[in-house]
Amino acid sequence: MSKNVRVRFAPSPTGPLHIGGVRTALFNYLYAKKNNGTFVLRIEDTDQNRYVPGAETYIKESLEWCKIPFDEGPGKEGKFGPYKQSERKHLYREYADQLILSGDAYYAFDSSEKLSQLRTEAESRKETFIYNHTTRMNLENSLTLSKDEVQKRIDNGDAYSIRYKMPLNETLALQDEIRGSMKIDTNLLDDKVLFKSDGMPTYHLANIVDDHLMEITHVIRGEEWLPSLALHVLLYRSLGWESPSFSHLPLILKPVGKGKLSKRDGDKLGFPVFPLEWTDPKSNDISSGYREDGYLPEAVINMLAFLGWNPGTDQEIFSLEELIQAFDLSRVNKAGAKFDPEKTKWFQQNYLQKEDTEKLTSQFRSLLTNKNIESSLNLDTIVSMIKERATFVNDLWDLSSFFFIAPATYDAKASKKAWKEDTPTLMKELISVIDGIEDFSPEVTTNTIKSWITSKEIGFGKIMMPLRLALVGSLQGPDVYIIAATLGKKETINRIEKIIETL
RNA sequence: GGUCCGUUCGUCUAGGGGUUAGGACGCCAGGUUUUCAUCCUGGUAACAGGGGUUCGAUUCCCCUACGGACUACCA
Repeated sequence: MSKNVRVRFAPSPTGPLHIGGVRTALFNYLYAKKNNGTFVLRIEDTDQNRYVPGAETYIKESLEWCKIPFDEGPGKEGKFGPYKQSERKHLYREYADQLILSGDAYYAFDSSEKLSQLRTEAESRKETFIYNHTTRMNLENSLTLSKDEVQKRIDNGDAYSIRYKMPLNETLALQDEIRGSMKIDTNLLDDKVLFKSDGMPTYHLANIVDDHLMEITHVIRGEEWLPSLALHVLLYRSLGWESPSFSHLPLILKPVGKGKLSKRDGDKLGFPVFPLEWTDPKSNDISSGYREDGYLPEAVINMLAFLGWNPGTDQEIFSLEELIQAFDLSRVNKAGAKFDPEKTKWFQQNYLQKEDTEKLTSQFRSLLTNKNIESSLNLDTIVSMIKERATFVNDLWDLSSFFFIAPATYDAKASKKAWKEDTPTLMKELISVIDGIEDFSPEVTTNTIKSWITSKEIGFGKIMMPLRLALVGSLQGPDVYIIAATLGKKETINRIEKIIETL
């Protein structure tokens, strides 16, 4: 019987979830949904020193905003809970003990100070200190100390950690769904700490124990974990458990320069690296987020999906449902991907264009309220007029502010181009033409002005450009007749009179 | 330094022993819009280098270079 697919996203609550983390969560989600599986969120908070208040809530809110909800996790308890490692603390010790009993692990009494001193010394000799078969017999641990001495120290309350005893002379053939197989020589690996002297397990132990207990079938995580794969596989073997399948996702790199995308890059280069805005509880520094910058979650998800994965077709715009259908681990790339803020905007623009005009209008309405703008103008008309020019909801204001606030100044370059010596005379004539229009609808207004210009036998530009300048303040924006009709006869005339006065 | 992973247009990528090496973003040009943006059409631009294997290599193998990750009682 084939097991149900169960995957997990296991972030550490040490700060805001970075966009690379969101992508890892997304790929886990897509894989789970594609295979009718379960997507688990597990909070890996075994390091009390690095715990940041608010980070866990941030993680959950981020997944929610992205519309990739977890099926089981903190607050959504299933039969494998609890889902926070700090609440599972009592579970880990017995497995560490089991490994000691089987000889796969040992007690180590060396202090952190002693070890860091050994490291510094080795470094000064241009060597690297490794706690493994080359050094362990010279250190203070249950391999070198007598049984009685070990027991005495433990009873005495001496601080100790538990280390994995890396086997000797083995070449491990490791399997990765994305990268294929690789060979690792165990002699080069170190005796990693499994259980810390503070009574908490390290990531390595807790991760393996929880993945096993939670019946995780597929581990999909970032490439930074690849070097730990050998240890993890060995741990499954030593504990007598079946190991899940592993997939290591390529890293997300900086858009310019070298290295992986970091928290700082966002502020430096002017784009968010976080899904939601984050205020650092200690420094109060604010990091921008995609949500607050006006991005739609669908756009962010679509963009993220294409960082390291592609469907093998020319289609680039994918709904979440389409992503689920198309997703396949075998089409995930091996090489790291540079993050491209421009392409992200392109996705955003695509998704904004798909939004209902109605929905945008209501968002636009609250945007106006925030700006204390009251208007009797038809907002539906305005939004449908400017929608196609917008990338963000906030653009709607920049694209339409002239409807609500008459231009106070006129763009210098545009004025030079549009405003000539005979323009004031023509504009005065235009006022009387406009004043004579009974039905100030877009159609009638357009036709009346057009035929007037034709009858005068002058270029359209001589009228249209100054008129646009009068109404908008620059040579931009939608159809000038429709702008005039939307503003109404009175306001249109007012604005023409004003520009004659000003220029 | 050591270990591991990687390398196709500027960027994301498709492809894969014989292709005019395809698409998208960006950029440039033209068209539409009597403005601007959108939109449409076109253009620019890539197999890191060197050795093999082969009739033939960008594709397979090796080396080099470059990039990255890891190298904590952090995850």
